[in-house]
Amino acid sequence: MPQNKVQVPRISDAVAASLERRILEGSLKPGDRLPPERELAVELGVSRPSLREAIQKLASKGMVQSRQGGGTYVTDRLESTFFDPWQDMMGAHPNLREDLLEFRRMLEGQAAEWAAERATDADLTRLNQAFEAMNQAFDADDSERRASTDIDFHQAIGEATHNVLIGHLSAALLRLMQDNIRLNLGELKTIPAAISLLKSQHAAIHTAITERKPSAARAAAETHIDFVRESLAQSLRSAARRQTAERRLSANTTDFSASSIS
Amino acid sequence: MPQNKVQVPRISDAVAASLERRILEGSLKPGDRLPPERELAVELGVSRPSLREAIQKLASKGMVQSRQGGGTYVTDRLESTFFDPWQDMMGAHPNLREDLLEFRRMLEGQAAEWAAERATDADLTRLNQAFEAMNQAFDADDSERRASTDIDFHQAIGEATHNVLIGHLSAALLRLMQDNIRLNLGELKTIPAAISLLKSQHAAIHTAITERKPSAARAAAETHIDFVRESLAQSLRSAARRQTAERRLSANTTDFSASSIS
DNA sequence: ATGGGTAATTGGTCAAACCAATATTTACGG
DNA sequence: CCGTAAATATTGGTTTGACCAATTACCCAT
Repeated sequence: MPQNKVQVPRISDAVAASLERRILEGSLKPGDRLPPERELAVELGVSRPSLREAIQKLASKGMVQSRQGGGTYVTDRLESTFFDPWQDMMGAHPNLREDLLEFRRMLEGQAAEWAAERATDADLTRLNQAFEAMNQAFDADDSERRASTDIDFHQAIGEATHNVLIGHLSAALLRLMQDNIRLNLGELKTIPAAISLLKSQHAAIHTAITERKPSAARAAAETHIDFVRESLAQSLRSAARRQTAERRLSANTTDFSASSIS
Repeated sequence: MPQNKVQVPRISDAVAASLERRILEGSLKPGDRLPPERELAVELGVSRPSLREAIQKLASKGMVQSRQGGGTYVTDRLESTFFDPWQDMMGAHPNLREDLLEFRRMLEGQAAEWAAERATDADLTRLNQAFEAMNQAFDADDSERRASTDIDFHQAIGEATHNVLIGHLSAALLRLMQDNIRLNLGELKTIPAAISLLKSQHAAIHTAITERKPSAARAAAETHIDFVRESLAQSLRSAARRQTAERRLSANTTDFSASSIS
């Protein structure tokens, strides 16, 4: 009964691996919608049933989600498996934010350094696009777009390191931090001075990577995080003062600690 | 773009759940052969593609195995079905292992450096305990204890950094790597020379942290990871050679037919 | 009996079509 | 002019039927 023979390669496995690789490498980001099955089948040169079997495999792994009539989307389970518990924890223990920023300082610095060393021309093109989009979003007064393009920019850097852990972690941590900020501060104060400073910092990172100067890139990234850390601490202090004042006005204990997302 | 609506039940999910239940309940024991797809399809009242999608789901979970012309069998090692998406991803994409090691080199280096700077006396006490326990486990020939005490030691370092992200992440990544090694290589070659080298490397990290020499601690940690990376690559190469030799004996014409993917 | 060759079995893949839920566009009415 | 509802297009879900390829089972000649 035992079957020692070579396993015949299944086409659905090859397709699943191909899609999985695209997701891991970041060309299919979490939240992205896959092309329609009929198109994707043609593009990959396989029949629709085979494509569907591959998609079902990925769906059973929780990497994609399909809705009839809607489309098939890449889930963010990859990041959430690592950091879903963290979101709750961040709400309960705000001092975690400092740990996160310290960690990000190391991560983003290393990412910028490696990106400057290893980025291919394609990587630089993507980085340029993300950089331009982010600058436009920063000029406009759309905090939603600002946040998402910021993530895209840092993720583009992460992908240029050619290390999937860096790419996913840096994007996940940035997203985690942004969500946490939105949760706890509502809207971060966007004073024009900070905006322009952020823009110049991003530009410094961008040029250092483009000109392939690893140590300069690392320094620029670390400076950027240091600034974020400092200005965030400042905002928190003022927010705390405001809350204290409000508390003094009305003996009203508004305490919300359990904030479970996803 | 958000999908708040109720998910439509997919028939392939229902079929997969049905088969999974039969397997877990024991009416389909490990090693059993499923009925032919055509029969099973009519028995379950679904079409063959739907049945196949369900089977692919189970196959991707490692619960069944199919051979063209042979049949579909319930896999006999149910206990090895891990639910960690990163785990089977590492199996599918071995180059992830290199990414992981590169990432760990940065992480462990930074952890050792910060630990040397910040460890309190209590931290050092815990670190000493973990260090002693690990040494005992390495002297004994208990690979199980060796792995767990190794995790404990690195986690003690992580905790001494007073950054929860570092602590949890370094332990999680080490565990992930150990599981992956166990899964792919069975038992890692434990040549005595490697054992004593590992012991001395651990001792170097331990002393550097105890004596509060941050840069020495970082260097020792990085040396340690470099050694692990090199010896792991060596083991993988020899394993690959062994597999090649086996393949050569059975003179199988390896056939690559899936070409138009990606 | 045994060996080899043939036929039946069975998973793998593809094609075309239709259904159902969703998304998008259009048209209508306020 | 805007908002809402109907109509249309898009897209995943499912079925049928067919053919291919690997495996297994069978049968016959030696």
